[in-house]
Amino acid sequence: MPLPPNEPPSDFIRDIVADDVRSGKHTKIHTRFPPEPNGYLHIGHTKAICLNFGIAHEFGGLCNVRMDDTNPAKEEVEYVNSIMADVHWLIDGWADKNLNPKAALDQPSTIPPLPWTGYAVASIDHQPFFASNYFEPIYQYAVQLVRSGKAYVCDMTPEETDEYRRIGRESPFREREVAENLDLLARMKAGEFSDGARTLRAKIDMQSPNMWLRDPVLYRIRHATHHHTGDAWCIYPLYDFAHCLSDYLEGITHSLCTLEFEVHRPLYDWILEALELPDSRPKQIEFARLNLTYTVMSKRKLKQLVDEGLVRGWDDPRLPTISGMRRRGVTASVLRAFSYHIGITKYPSLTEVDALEHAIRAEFNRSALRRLAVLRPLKVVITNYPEGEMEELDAINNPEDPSAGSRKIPFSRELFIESADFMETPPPKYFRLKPGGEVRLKYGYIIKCDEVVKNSLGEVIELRCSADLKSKSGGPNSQRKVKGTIHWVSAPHALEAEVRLYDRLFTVPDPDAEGDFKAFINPHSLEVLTAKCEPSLGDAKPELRYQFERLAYFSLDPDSRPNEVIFNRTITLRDTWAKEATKA
RNA sequence: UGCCUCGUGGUGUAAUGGUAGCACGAGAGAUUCUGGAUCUCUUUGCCAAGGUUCGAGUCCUUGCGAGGCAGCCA
Repeated sequence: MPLPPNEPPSDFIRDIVADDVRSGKHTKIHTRFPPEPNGYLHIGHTKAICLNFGIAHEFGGLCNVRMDDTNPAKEEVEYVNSIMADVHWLIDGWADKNLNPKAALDQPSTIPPLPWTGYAVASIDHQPFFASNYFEPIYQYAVQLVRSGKAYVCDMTPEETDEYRRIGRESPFREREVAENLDLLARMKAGEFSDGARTLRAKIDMQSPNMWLRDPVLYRIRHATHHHTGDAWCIYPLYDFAHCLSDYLEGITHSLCTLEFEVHRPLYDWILEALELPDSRPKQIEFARLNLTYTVMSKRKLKQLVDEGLVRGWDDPRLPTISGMRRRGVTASVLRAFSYHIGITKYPSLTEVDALEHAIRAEFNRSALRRLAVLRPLKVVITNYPEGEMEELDAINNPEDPSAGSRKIPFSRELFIESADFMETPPPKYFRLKPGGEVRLKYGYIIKCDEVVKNSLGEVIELRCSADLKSKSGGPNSQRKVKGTIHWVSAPHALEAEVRLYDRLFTVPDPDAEGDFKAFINPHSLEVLTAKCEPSLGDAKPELRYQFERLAYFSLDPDSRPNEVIFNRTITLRDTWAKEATKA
């Protein structure tokens, strides 16, 4: 895959931004990433993060992370912390210079380090902004709208409000006097009324073909404790009112959001216009959210999987959450490269997960250290190799990167090979080990299978082989060709490790399109094995990626302990033999 | 139903009125001490019909299809 781009990406949004710079409309570009802290970030958010921080980065501007926290019922501090950890992890070393440091003024950091990476995000420079920090100015703007006759307090029930908007009928409270509206709004704020008893509504146009212009609700009453403002407020602005004003207050120039907010844009513009704000106003631009095959992306569904125990938590490596993918071993640079390659459009597409998998393999092929490990061991005895003898063979750490050097791996009379690398009656074109057949042990000798040992059930439990002792890699006869080369581990030296093999969480490409997405959960999405590994894997580092040769890429799981190594399989190697075997 | 938006190979995208490219996937071959990687090559596309123009994927009209919105969620 194309390496991460030297040249910046190009898309319709960047075109607009570039035009605004060229025309002199803006001298400083300012974007924002505004998650609601009601769940963990997922790979769809990485698209938005890379877009917003990417633009700030390319145009020498800033990007604010802002918690869009106007609904106290759904939001929690845990989510604020996870979001910030994920954002930092994703942009660190790439666009972290564009993270707006002014947010430090908000309050001291309470964000804990990430246990699974040791990565701390406690710097005071790394505070998020909060929409809830603007509750006071937003309220003042509401008062201003009331004063100018552009908003009113409405006493209708939620059901009535819905019905009236649907049929385009005006509220009986629409023509309330300014003074009364002011009084009522103040009393709403003071807590005199119960939840839902009254709302503040914009006075726009009940006949508008755009529903969001039919006197939308600006404030609702909620006697609830807010994760950030506590009990300071009992009225909360809705998204439409809070978002455009938060953008304005932060000096955002380009407010990028997903397609479903398209119909809200006239309201976004109406509010800023109605307030006759003095400074330049932000522009909302919509783009299509990311959809990926074989997974689900909605926070609601992810939360359901977590809450119902169908996965092990928000950071389960099978989930498309940022924390899940990180735990699985996917790196931030892979996610950024992927975001770059999927592009930005207004077409609601469904991206094949192959594109993500390709991005992972492309990076890991370049960077991962090669190691030998056997997932499903079959014992092999080299009958002509002396008992008790051991030698160390040279093994290359990464053929794609000579600077990665080499290491020694022990060889002895008793080995393990992958059980799939032996077949008693193989199909055509199978060039691994078979009775009477030869194969090379990677970095070692060419061996020949002389005898197959079975148990009482007729299962193969051991192979007795003879080695061509002159055929050792680098030795006199090392040029001799055999069709197959397989990986192996010396039995007495093998390190046992738990390996967690992950597969797609769903069995269908578009679980969202089916009725009940949970009916399509892949029952084999997790398989746990005990692998036999070369000894050097005892020193595996959490920040490194490993290719178990001929198998897959792995990384250390945070559950690992000094003498208890656990590996997560991030992604298998491409396997064209599997395809071939399926054909037969 | 109303309103908004979007339709380029199987998938994701490029083109800014001037030769429809790229990537992923798929297929074939070469090479290989990883059936990986690498290198060749191949395949498949402008939703449809009109119009404007010397020239239309691009502009206009109509039709068709898809997605979004119609919470006191964001």
